Amino acid sequence: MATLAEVARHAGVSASTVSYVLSGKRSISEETRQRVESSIRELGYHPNAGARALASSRSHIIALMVPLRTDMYVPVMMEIAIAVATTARGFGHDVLLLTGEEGPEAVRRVAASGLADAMIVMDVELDDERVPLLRDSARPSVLIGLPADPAGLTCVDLDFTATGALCADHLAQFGHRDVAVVGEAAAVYRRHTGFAERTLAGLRARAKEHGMRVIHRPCQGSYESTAGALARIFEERPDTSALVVQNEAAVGPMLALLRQQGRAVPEDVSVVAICPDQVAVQASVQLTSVALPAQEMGRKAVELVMAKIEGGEAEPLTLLPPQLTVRASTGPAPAAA
Amino acid sequence: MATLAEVARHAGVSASTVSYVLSGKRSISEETRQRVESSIRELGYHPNAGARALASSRSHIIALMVPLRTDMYVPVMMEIAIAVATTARGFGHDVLLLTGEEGPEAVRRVAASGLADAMIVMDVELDDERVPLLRDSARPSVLIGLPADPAGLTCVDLDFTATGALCADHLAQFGHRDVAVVGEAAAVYRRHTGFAERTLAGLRARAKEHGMRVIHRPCQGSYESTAGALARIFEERPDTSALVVQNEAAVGPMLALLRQQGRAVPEDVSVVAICPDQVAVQASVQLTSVALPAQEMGRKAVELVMAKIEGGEAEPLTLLPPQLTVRASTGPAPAAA
DNA sequence: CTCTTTCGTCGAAGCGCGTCGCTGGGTAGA
DNA sequence: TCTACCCAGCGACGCGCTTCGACGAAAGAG
Repeated sequence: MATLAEVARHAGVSASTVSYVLSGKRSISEETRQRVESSIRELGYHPNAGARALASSRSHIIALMVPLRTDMYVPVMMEIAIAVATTARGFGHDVLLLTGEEGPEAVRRVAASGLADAMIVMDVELDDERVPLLRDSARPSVLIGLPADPAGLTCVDLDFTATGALCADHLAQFGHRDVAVVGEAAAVYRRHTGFAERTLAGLRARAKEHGMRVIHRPCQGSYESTAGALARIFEERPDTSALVVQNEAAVGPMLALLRQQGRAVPEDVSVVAICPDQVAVQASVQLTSVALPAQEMGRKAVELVMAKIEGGEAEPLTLLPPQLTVRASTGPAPAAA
Repeated sequence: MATLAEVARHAGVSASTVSYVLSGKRSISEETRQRVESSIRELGYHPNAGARALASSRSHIIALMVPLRTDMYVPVMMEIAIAVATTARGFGHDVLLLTGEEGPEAVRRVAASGLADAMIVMDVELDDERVPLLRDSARPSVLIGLPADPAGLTCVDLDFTATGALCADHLAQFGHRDVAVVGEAAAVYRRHTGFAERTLAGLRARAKEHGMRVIHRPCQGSYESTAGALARIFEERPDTSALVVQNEAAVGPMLALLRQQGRAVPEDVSVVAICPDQVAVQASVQLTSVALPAQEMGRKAVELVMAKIEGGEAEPLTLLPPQLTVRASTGPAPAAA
């Protein structure tokens, strides 16, 4: 492996000059810059990460903490993770993958060892153990998701309250009066993950304004549990004419069940999904949906964390506005029986 | 941040002694070890990652390269990635997340900068650009997947040939004569990703021995494309009594379509899936399936890579034996029409 | 009782890079 | 012509850790 010193010798300059060529922190004559750069290419030089980290106390690494559980929709996680990695590379940084398993200890370890310059934490719960640590840590961090008390933190999330409201608006427009929400697994609510509750709150508030009734049933996402949730919904509210699904795994089973029960979509029942576009368009009926802007969340999180690394202040709360795409699964409410 | 030197002063020993306590590379009296360890705890000392990497030329980081594309089943990737991260932590290592986007350049960069001690590469294609680089690199690497020429490499994969054969055996046992494979997206075959072709080959060879006929249709995984694949299958071979599905996304749509067409599973058509257990049990019919041992692959890859880091030699080719779990989707072939 | 080992510890020399302060030569202003 | 200044480049130091050789003390061998 070539070193800085070897490049310097090869180019006939001192080591510090090569360093300044690389960092651009002092002016260098065009001529020597050229010479140094061609030496770098010729020797295939790559700066040693450890040495650079030691000398500059910057590792150019961002830690990304993903949840270990898999009861949430994984592709969204993955999409965010990939967007984070890609964006970070654009800033000259790499991404360290931490699983939730280590929990708060990982936060301490990474912060204290200088392994990473900053952290991005996904799947934040309303009352998350890691939050106080992050708040007190000297290292910058960005949360994807919203804890109960976001004071002193930087958070990025989809505006789920607005998402709920948007669904309500769309359905009200079509004259629906009885709406049912097929939600995430009960465990998600029990953990008080913020997004599920906020969606529901936004939907309920706006539905009230529109004079719509709302009921809500959690759902594991399996065929069985989806069948159960649907059965209970139509039992309790036979006039239900619209479903809002916030559970990607339940989408397929639900459509299959409705078809089986002879309920046509959207003639008898309208369906709005909160899910990635890919799921919406691959379903048996093209679904009207509000997308989870996974890529944008990942990208935004990195931009914020980079701003904080550079010493700038970052907007404490970034709520991405939801966008509803109308497809084939929503239409006018059927005339009341 | 406390440093080694501060710990040493606090414990009344030299820095090197503290270092040896940490690494265990020289004998230390029980008494001083105690003293040093309590100083470490008291000061909340964590070794500086950069300094350690520089001095020892070992970063304690393993790079994991995941594919950028999302036309493969993502949860499996994620499960492997998480297994890798978890296992690596058990070895005192962290995981750096690289996306396929950078391609071969990432391999060079990581190897030359000493950012990582080793690499694990997922989603290897039969003729992969990264393979020659890895083969020539001084740093250890392990592939998950099997390239055309695995000479000089260390590879881990499910034994897909045996998987295909296992499916054939199972179906032959039930007297099926006409088998159809619903495969991955055509793009997967075009890229010559090894696993899809090997499954097919294993299935075909064993089917021949059993006197079964096999046809194969690729499938994007959407409802539409699944419908198309099924239609063509039953058009060409109306007597098809068994389906082998190697495409997780197609499982749901396929079962829905069969139901719609009045083909009962398993009375009219038997179905064997090659997919994670979770998908198999969450489907509307509990599927007989061969699981992708994602966790085991991730774990094994780390174990191999660690052995190579420690200087040992690693088994060049680890093929994990497939396991078929019989559930409710396979049964005797219907009497021929 | 001396000579060699072994054990536990120390000091110092780096690992490869970033950064500070300095210098020599050129330019501009007076 | 002299001072004032800026530009390019250099040398030295230090970041925090690992590791090697050395050394004193205790223990065993002759």
